[in-house]
Amino acid sequence: MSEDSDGNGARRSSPTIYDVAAAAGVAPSTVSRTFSRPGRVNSETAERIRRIAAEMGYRTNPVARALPTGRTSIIAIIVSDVTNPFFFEIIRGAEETASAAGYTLLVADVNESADAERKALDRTLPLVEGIVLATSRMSDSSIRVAAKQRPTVVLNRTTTDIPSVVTDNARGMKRAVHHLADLGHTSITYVAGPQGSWADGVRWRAFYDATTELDIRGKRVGPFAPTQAGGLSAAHELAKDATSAVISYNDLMAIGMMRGFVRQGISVPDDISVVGFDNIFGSDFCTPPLTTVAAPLHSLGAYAVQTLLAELAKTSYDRQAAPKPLKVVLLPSQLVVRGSTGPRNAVLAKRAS
Amino acid sequence: MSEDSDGNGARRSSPTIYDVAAAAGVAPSTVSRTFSRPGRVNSETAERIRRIAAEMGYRTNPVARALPTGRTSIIAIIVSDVTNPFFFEIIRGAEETASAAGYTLLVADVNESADAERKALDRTLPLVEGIVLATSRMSDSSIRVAAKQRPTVVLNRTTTDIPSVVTDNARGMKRAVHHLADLGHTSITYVAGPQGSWADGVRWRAFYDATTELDIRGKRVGPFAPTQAGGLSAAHELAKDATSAVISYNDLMAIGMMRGFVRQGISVPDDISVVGFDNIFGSDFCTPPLTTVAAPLHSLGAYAVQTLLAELAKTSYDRQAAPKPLKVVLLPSQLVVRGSTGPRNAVLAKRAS
DNA sequence: CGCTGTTTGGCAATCGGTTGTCATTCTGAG
DNA sequence: CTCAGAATGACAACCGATTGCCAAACAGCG
Repeated sequence: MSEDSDGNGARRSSPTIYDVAAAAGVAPSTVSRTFSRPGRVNSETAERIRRIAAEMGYRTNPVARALPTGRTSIIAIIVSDVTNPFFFEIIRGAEETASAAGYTLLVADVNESADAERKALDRTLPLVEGIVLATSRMSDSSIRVAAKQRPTVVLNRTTTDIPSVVTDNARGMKRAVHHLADLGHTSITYVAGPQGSWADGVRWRAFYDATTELDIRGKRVGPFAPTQAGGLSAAHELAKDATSAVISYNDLMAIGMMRGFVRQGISVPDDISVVGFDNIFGSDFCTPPLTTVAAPLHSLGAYAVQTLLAELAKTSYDRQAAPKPLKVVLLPSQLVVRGSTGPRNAVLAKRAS
Repeated sequence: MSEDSDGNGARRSSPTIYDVAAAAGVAPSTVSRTFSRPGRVNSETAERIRRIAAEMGYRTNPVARALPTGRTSIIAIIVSDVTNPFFFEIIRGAEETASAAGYTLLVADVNESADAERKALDRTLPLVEGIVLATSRMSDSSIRVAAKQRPTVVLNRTTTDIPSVVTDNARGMKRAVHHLADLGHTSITYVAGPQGSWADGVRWRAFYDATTELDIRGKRVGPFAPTQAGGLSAAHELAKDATSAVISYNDLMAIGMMRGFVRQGISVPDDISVVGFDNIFGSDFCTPPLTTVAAPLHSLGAYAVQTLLAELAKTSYDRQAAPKPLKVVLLPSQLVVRGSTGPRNAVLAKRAS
């Protein structure tokens, strides 16, 4: 008579507000308001309802809540390649921030394909409240189409009128060039990443500015795929080149490049210095350990979600009142010096001149 | 007059079956059936409805569908640590399989905490159709509680009455031991991973069996954390030890261990051979490249989802008719020989005896 | 021509919350 | 004692699809 001798029904599914309402002798709407609109219900009544609900193990059904309100409590992060270690900490940071705010994070992998990305958006957009596009491979216009449907934040990229979170690539690049200059290098090559990459553009420009400013010979090769394989190809191309230092688009390429150099009998850093970007997992235990411009990966993910949450809050309370301050969050990068960079080798220097 | 001069309403949200029904001059139910129950609607009518729906840009609202049916088309995979490269390919494999079946994959990271895992389950269970627990940190009973609510598949672990997908650790370990034996090693140490780990138990047992069978001295040290830091500690402990070969619980530890050895002036593989488990990202470019028992990571994820999908299909069509064949999918592992293993060093061998 | 059987489409209930509106009760001031 | 106004809870209409049931239409058969 007391607890679970309910007899017939209610075997499978969990209790609803109707069950709780019946048990508490109130209307379902009151139960609903107890949870969703605190203060609207008399505190004694609310207390009683909460107690009974807890006893029955009531949990509000997210799907049922989402239907009338649109609040699914899910946000999505779309990454171009989950197997790229670049994203690990980003995802972790995003997840933590989302969880803390009561949101569930949906990670979608699109395997470097703009087409898959569009499909993933199609599938996830209707069920999320907002999205983070991490290193999107889509065009600005495609992004804007998505942003029209749900609040959107882009990561590692800037797109007009869409909030974004990026690393301070320019300053990082500048530091890297200075570091190499301090080591005596007078000729540096930038190994470019994928053509469409926003980050590649920024990095190259910063590289150009820094080298001209310091009166260093700055060259560019590429583009190459942003993978170890791409780095390997770059190593071949660079072998015939007279440069004593390279800065590569990212760590993955740098690692591949160093492996390529080893095969060709070129020693890092004695014959050539290598600098990467991002400080991904593995850049500390490759050989030699990689000097790299560290991106604040964890923060990148965290800020992206935070920005999105702010956007969501704004949207819900007055749609187009705010004049869109076009937020671009710029996070600092940091040069991590390890074993892959060293003073300019005299022998090679002679060959270079 | 033709396309979007609709005048007043319908600014914000997308069209519903009601809109389509009105435009086509049929009942909403007919529109619904057109999509969800092909054949139930006259093919001409269906064709017309489909055309009109396409013109209007109608897309069925997944939330609305989920409410009455419970079919959210989402499955979750819960991983103990997204930053562990072990999971990259697993997630990719899972995602691909899920997508192909029209499901969206929800990746939840629980940061190695059983508590966070329970919270993540709490949050995700009500909105997914099924879950994959990849390397769960929870107790069997907690897992069973979850499995009672939604179809569940466990990865890298076996739990009574719950379908599971695991690697053939035993055979892999046997191969590793034989490999070392062939190189002349007569004493091998197993560096254990976390105590609660199912895989650790299986690997240790297989190690024990293989060494006794080959009449090799098999020892065990640990447990250690399954990270690079754990491996580093292990290296210290092993330095005083007279062993010419170690097999570590996983690659991450093996990499950490090798770094520890280097610091102590112990050369790999000249002084000591190292074998890891899993073949994660980075095991090919650490120094020396790691010999490891490769787990079929991609397949692991793919099969887990496939098993789950099979379970879902079963559930929907006759709940408890099938007598539960208790499926355990066992995937083969493979020994990848690289530079971290070599013939037994005579000097060290003398010291060992 | 009448009867049965099969398509096919419509009606309406339902999933489980949310929320606008209204009625009731209670409080306190005049 | 009366009445305005606030506090509180109930009613009912949604959100958008699914689906059991029924009725109309139509075909086929004797």
